Amino acid sequence: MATTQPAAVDRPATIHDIAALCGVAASTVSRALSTPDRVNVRTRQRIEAAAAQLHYIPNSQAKALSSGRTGAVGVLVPDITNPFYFDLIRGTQLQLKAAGYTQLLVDTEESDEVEASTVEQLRKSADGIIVAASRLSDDALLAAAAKMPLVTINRDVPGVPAVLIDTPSATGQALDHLISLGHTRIAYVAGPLTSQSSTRRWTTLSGAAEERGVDVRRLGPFAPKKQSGAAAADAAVHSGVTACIAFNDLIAIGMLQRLRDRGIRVPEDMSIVGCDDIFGADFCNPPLTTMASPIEQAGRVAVSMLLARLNPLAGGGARNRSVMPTHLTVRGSTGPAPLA
Amino acid sequence: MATTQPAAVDRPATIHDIAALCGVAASTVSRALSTPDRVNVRTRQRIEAAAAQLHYIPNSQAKALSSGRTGAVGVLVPDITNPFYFDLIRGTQLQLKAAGYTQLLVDTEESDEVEASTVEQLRKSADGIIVAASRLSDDALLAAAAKMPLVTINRDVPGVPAVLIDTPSATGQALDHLISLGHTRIAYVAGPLTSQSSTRRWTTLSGAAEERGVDVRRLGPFAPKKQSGAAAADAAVHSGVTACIAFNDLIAIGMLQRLRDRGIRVPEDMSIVGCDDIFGADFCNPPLTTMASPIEQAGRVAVSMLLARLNPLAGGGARNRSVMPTHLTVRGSTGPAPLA
DNA sequence: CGGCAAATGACAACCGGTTGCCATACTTTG
DNA sequence: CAAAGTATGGCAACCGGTTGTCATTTGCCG
Repeated sequence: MATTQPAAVDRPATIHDIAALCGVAASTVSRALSTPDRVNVRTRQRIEAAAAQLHYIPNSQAKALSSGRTGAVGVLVPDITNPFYFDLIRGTQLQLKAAGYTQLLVDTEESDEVEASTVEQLRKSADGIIVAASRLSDDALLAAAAKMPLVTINRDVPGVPAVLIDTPSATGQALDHLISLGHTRIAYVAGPLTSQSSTRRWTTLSGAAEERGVDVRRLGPFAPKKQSGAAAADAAVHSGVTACIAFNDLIAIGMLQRLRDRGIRVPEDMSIVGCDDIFGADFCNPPLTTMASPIEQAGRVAVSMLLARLNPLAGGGARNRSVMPTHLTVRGSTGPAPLA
Repeated sequence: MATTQPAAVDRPATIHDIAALCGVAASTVSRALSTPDRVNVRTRQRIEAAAAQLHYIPNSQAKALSSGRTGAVGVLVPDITNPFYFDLIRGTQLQLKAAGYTQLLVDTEESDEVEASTVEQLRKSADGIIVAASRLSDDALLAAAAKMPLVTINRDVPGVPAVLIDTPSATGQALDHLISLGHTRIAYVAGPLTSQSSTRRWTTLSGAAEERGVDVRRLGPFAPKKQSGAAAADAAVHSGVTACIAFNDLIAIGMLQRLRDRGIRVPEDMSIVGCDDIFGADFCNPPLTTMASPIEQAGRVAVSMLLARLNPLAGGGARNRSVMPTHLTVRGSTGPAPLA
């Protein structure tokens, strides 16, 4: 067997192979490929030709090890199977790919511990992190942001760059919508206690309710999953309200199902407002009135902010806070309050 | 300024730091951590204590570079925003994490070129690849599988390990279901031409239709997206069939919406069967009759098959083909054929 | 107590690039 | 034409681990 065959094995080519082929040093190859100006045009062309001929693909591990930059960005979401994150993930993926970065997607399973250990892990294997709906404490997030570039989505901590989706203001729109339909007894179906979004929405809502003189009570907390909707629906019915504003569309859709099972008509007997306008909100039965926002774009903006931090080239005008607009999309799940 | 401060910087600890702290060589630290038997118990304990004290976290890049194993597995899906892949991704993610691997998720945008270049890219940065619904040619897949461990999902190429979802047999069940409801003019709403699943389903379906003496025609191809449903619905209505078996639930749901808009009742005027039982299939209007399968489990099985190949420890009983069962879930979108 | 094998740990090369520093060669200028 | 400056490419250290090789220590045996 030709054990000492000099070349031609199927092993991926390295810069050393190129260097040997061109009769130059490996460092020259490295420069030709990453700092073209640092090398004579003719030499560079020879090297580029050789690289193409050998199907050279740089080894990202080696690159990362020596340069310190990994070319990867971690994206942490609490629950991959929550449709809300689909569009977000797609937004980050598209924008990252466009910038030549790789996305490391991690499902933190709604757990602050998993999230914390993932952040620590990623410190070595990613250049930056995007954390959606973090379950970490403010302090932990601040500490993490001090160690490496980090952008949050839907989590406002002073000193940490963030993309915020302005659901509180949309919550106000939702309340006004319900009031204009004659509802006076309204419930807010809360999400996880550790969710800042949920807290902020409730604050806005209770304040606005007081101003407008309507009764808004809080139910929950409920896990942000469709199956939580059953308990939420029962609680809403029991509390005697005629309309609900749910933490998110998953819960809202779960409520629709439960209400239907119990023979309670939507919107005749009970109006439901969701949040996020996820996949499915437009074709459930009845279609869900919900607070919509450009989620994919939120992902893109988060990536832009992170990359601006990673490559602080031109003008230092890197924003560190971006608020995405939100609006109420009215569909069939809200209607006039029952006369009762 | 204490520029030459000997230690205590916030830089992550390396095995050299541990070695210095314990007064041993770096190689000993490496062995203590990865080959515990190779080192004296007492030495090992000292090293472990030091590692814990310094919060040592191994640098995965360096590890990958020197050992050749990256500890990562690439997962390629054609479209992240297709709910079908949510459960699949969750299955792979869970199983990979359990085995200590990292998941590199890539959206190949339904493009064979993106898919091919990603596979090439991943050759260096992942230990193996899982490709869902590949758009590559058989030859390309075979070549890729020869270069690195690879498992396909929903793509059957001889010589390439695969997890298959047995939708063809479910398609037969769907056909029988429709026949038993009195339908005799049925359409198959096809997916992309490059989708093997679609092709295989159509083959099964047309064969079964002939046996049973019913008329099944093929419509399409259609992109596997909800918005394709409109065109599909129009085509179905125009073709005069009374029932449709759609390539997937996205198209089916899109058809439901379009039919509703056009005032065509489901299932009174037209029955619709979907495929995959994705998120939303149970709460659309009407709820969709569809072919369901354990998708998350398919992801887990794919990971298991891949890992068995990566770590060929005990008995070489690594299967290279696994077929997931599928069954028809009947909901409200199918009903008796109209009398017409 | 000598001799031999097993256990242990140090040394150094290596994975595949990057980058600071230096020597050479070429160009420009006085 | 010499001095000075610039373009170019090589050398070697380094990133943080892994692993083969080998010297030394330890322990067991006769």
